[in-house]
Amino acid sequence: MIIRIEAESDIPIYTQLTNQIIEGIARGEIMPGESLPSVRAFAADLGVNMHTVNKSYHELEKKGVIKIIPKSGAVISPEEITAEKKAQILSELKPLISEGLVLGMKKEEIQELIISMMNEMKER
Amino acid sequence: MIIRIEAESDIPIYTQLTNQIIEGIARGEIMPGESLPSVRAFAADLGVNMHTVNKSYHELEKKGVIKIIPKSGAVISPEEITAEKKAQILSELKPLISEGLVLGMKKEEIQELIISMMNEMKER
DNA sequence: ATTTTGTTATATGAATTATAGAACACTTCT
DNA sequence: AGAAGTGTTCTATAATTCATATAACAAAAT
Repeated sequence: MIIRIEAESDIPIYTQLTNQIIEGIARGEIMPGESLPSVRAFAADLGVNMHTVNKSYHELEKKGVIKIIPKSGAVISPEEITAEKKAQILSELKPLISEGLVLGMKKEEIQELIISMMNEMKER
Repeated sequence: MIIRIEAESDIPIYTQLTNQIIEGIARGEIMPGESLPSVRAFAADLGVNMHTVNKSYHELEKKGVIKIIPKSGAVISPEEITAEKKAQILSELKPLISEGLVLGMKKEEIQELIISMMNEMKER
């Protein structure tokens, strides 16, 4: 899985990493049961600090995407989504969808963009 | 339009305000051509600082949702969306959609949630 | 004219982000 | 058993962001 970190971005590095790992899983590039690199190895690979990777891993665990086994490693193990998490995702989607609508995008256009986005992930 | 600011939230106040204004426009509670309250009046109303509201207004202008008329006011005036802004929104939607998929949500479920979200806005 | 408006400037404090180095205890590998 | 690798924890520092506060300014609105 190729990770691309942009230091100049206004998005924190640990968030960039979290997002790209999630997208890698969604794309099927990493499968449940597989392990992520150690925080040290990954940090060295990406050229960032160990703690930054560690923070990302804990964010992923909080999201229910990985399981951190103390002193051992981080394993991809998606939990079943809860109603609370579903509501959380929805609340974050809302302002983005609203923005599209306000700027004149049509419902159908938004739907199709999201559908094609999803198709590019799960397939292939 | 009712604005609800949560000081304890990890989302910055100016972002909460920006999002809720956009959602208010999407819901049709404020119409293009109408003005937003002055930064001072709104700040006093919300119990926050003037600069916080000002920051939100400039974010809204950058997004192309309102037009700030110097020394006068802020008018709702959505611009036609650009390809660049469309790509920006898509890039922000991506990690959220990915998270849903990874946690086991089905494509159809995500589609339907988004459709019903959009229907609750534009209608009514 | 007076008030109201957004703008600009300076300042402060708290929190966040990212880095760094070190030490610890447990796991894994040889 | 010993060595290496693991996440964890602690302390520290610097830069940036967020929110507030106060003040003054010039243009617009009343």
